[in-house]
Amino acid sequence: MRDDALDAAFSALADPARRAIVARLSRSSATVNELAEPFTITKQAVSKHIQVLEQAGLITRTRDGQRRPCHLDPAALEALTGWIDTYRLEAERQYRRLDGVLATLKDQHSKDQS
Amino acid sequence: MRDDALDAAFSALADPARRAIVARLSRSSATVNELAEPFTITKQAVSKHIQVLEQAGLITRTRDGQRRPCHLDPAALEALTGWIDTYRLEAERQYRRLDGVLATLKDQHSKDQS
DNA sequence: TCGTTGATCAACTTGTCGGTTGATTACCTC
DNA sequence: GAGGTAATCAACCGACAAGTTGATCAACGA
Repeated sequence: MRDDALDAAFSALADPARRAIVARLSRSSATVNELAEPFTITKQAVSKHIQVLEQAGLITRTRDGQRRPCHLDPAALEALTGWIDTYRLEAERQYRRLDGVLATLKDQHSKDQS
Repeated sequence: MRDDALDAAFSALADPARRAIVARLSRSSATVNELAEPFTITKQAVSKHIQVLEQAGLITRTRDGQRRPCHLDPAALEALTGWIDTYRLEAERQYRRLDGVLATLKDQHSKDQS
C-alpha cells in the first residue's frame, strides 16, 4: 500500500462520522440518504464524507437508477490492519527479546551471588 | 476504546512522518534527536509529532537524565486493529451470506429448468 | 412532460494542522 | 557556577478540512 493511500485511509477513519458510516456499511450496503438518516448534519456533508471514504478506497459505489449505493471493501481494511500489525508484531518481538536479555542478566546475578 | 481516542489514534497515523516514527520505534526506543535525524523538518516539528503520538496513546515516554526516550505501545496498535477487524469480519460475513443466497437462487433456477 | 426525489456541485466560513523562527527550561559536565 | 546539549514553549503563517446554504443535474413516476 502506497504512502498517500495510507494517508487517505487513516485520515478517513479519523472522523467519527465516517467510522459510523463504515460500521453501518459492514452490516449491508446503503445509499447516501440511508447513511445520512442517523446524522444531524446535512446530506451534503454526508455526501462529502462518503467521497472521502471512496477516495481512500475503503468503499466502492455502484449504480442503481438514481441511487448510488455504497459498499464496504474488506480488503482495504485488511491492508490497514496489515500495516499496523507489521509494526505491532515487530515491537512485541523486540520487547520479548529485551525481556530475555534481562532474565539472562538476572540469572547471571543470582549465580554470582551464590 | 472511546470515540475520541479512536479519533486521536487514526488521526495520528494519518501522517507519513508519524508513521515513519512508529516504524522506527517498533525496532527500538529512541530519543527525539534520534527520531528527528532522518527528517528534513526542524526538531520542533518532530517534537510536535511525538506529542501527537503520545496524546493518542500510541507511544509512551520515560526519563533518562535530559533525554526523553519514546517507546511504542503495541497494545494501542492492537486496539486499532481490533476496531478495524470488527467491521471487516462483519462485512466478510455478510458477503459470504449473500453469496450463499445467490448460490441457492441459482440452484433453484437450475432445478426449475430441468 | 412535469413535478419529485437522490445526489452532487459551487462558494463561503470557520477551525485545525503542519511547519517555521526565536526564546526558554532542564539537565549534564567541566 | 558557566557553558553546552536535549527538549519544549510561544507566536505566527499558509493550507486544508468540515460544515453550511443555494443552485444544479439526472433519473424516476404519474
